[in-house]
Amino acid sequence: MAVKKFRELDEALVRQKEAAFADFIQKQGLKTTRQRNTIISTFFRMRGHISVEELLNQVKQANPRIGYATVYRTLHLLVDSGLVEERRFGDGLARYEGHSDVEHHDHMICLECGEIFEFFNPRLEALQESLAEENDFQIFRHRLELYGACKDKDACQRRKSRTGAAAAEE
Amino acid sequence: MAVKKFRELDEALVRQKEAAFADFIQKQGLKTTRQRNTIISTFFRMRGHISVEELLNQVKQANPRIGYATVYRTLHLLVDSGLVEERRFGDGLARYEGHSDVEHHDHMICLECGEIFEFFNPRLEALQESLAEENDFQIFRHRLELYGACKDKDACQRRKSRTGAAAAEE
DNA sequence: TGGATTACGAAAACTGTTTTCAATATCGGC
DNA sequence: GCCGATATTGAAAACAGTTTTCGTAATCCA
Ligand SMILES: [Mn+2]
Ligand SMILES: [Mn+2]
Ligand SMILES: [Zn+2]
Ligand SMILES: [Zn+2]
Repeated sequence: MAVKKFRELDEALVRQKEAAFADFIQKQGLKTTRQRNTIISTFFRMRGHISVEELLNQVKQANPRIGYATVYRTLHLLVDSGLVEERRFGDGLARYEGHSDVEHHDHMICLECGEIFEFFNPRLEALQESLAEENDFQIFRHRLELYGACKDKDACQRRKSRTGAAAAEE
Repeated sequence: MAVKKFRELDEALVRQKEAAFADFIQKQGLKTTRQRNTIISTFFRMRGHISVEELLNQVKQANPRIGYATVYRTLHLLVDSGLVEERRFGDGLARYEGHSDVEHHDHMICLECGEIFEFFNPRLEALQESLAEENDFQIFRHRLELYGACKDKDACQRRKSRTGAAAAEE
């Protein structure tokens, strides 16, 4: 199957990432703090494409005193460390995901229910590469997003009336 | 050639678009105004992927009293009319382009010099479609952006030192 | 454990965009 | 052409998401 909605939560993998982040912090001469630990542990245990607000809400359950600034700052560190990627699907807010198994993947976004599907196709990747080469362009990274309607759930494909999530994202 | 940097400016085409916009305005029961006319005439005569600020600067040369609000509002109308598309290349600002000859196209963005190249590849489009179909996903629209270095100009591929445009976009 | 250094959190600042509101322009009907 | 209901304008305020500031507090190495 090319698409899967969410990767499963692997506790060992989470620990491995926490360790990798600790490593990064040390190598950068930064300090280990209670707040950062709380934030990254929380983050790596959440699934999906997580907004700052979503993360903060979750973080506050462990430590209500942690504020936006620290969450933003820690997310930047996570991105810098290479453990997390920032995404923007056009609804105005940054979303973050710790890419686990799949190094790179692209997204299908259902405009009706808001669901996000991930996929990866080598031919698609290769084709981009060859197109770039044709034009002497060297790709560092790319983003491919398919917006539309998934067939899942409550018949997203039937209500194309621009209501719900579709209207919300404008 | 699959890539071209800018389409040429065709005066007849510009007039045609102005007329199409006038049509849209009338059909929506809106009013023709001096400001809107100035803005769209200016816009359609500019090339590239135009930011609001760029457009306003140009517009002010024709009428310095026109402000941001009207430019924003008019751009929304242009998008609603279908004559213009909004783009976001990750530098935080919306850019607009009146797609002329090529109905749909994708972009390569040079992170060194900031240049934007347009391309269209039927195989790429078809592959996306077939991938979507495989997963019962119905594509309404998509965006594909290749970020990297172009071989043009002053050796963009040589300075990968994360300076210049590359550093600016973070 | 002292103390230079880094991090925190609340609030202010910022950026790009949208909305408000009082003043002005448009346009169909007279 | 003029009226007047309705739409539009522009300056400024509001907004949303994010970043920065700054005084206080935590970290961690010598
Ligand atoms: Mn993803
Ligand atoms: Mn374009
Ligand atoms: Zn890809
Ligand atoms: Zn395409």
